Amino acid sequence: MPDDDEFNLLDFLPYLLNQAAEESSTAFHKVYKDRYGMLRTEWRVLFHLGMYGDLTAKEIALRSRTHKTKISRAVAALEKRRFLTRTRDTRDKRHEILNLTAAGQSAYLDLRSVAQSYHKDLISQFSEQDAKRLRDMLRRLARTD
Amino acid sequence: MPDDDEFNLLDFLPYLLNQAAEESSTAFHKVYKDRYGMLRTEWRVLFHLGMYGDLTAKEIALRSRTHKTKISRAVAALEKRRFLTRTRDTRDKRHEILNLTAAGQSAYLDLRSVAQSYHKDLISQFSEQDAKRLRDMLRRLARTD
DNA sequence: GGTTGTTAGTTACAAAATCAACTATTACTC
DNA sequence: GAGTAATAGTTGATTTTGTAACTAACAACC
Repeated sequence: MPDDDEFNLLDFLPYLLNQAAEESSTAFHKVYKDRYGMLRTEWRVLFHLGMYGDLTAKEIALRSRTHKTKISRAVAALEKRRFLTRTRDTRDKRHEILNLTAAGQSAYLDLRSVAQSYHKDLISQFSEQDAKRLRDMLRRLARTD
Repeated sequence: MPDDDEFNLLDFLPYLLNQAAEESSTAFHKVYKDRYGMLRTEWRVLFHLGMYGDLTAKEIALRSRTHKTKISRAVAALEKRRFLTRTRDTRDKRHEILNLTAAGQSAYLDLRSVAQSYHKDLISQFSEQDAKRLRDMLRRLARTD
């Protein structure tokens, strides 16, 4: 937005980010929905467990900046599909440690490779340097550093 | 994602974009919700009308890449709050031309200035050149060129 | 050791988004 | 000009999300 008076919606960063996010997510969304009947929070939980190993719901909520009720429902759905199991922590019975089952692990690996190929497709339109710049700027905006 | 085997969720572009979008939208969301009781699609409709003048619902749906039912409900809500009026096109009675009322115009101007200031805050953490690069890359990803 | 506070997670109810079917109007085609 | 297709927009049923209140377990304090 170079000029004060000339506001352009298409330059407004939150709008632009939302449009880009939506556009870039659609294709992947279709895959995990069609292939595994998953919702957005469900694949996120799956990926967090697949990437970082066994975690509690709380830890996933923190890492993904997602509200605990969303996580709670996603965990219930994944459990129902036998993609994960819960184990109560004997030391502190409030905590449930979540583990991917073999089926969950295999869904994760499958979707991870899909994600990787979508990512490559998206990023290939930029130079390596620009891709790095983009990633760094988005991380700052997402405050996930 | 430099290495094939080392997938990192925090580098996955659609995820990163979603996180950045959510993070950067929260504060503005609160403003239009608290001040005018608007939803996301409602401010988008308001902004499209404010920026581009009188449009039909269809045109807004196209420009904002939003489903027509969402637009339909947003228009109904804005009409109820007397932020816009509809005029049936006499040439083609299927079209309704939407116009902001004075109240709608004033809400638009108010929110626009809020948006501008949020935008400036967000963008100020980057150099002018990086900001331009970011905008251009996001536009390409959003395919809004 | 009982009261108070905090934390992990769930549930219930209301609000919102999605999807498909619908009406009304115009365009196309024979 | 009758029949079919296409377009603008709405509505209703279902799913998903958001908000707040809830249970259960633990911690801290006196």
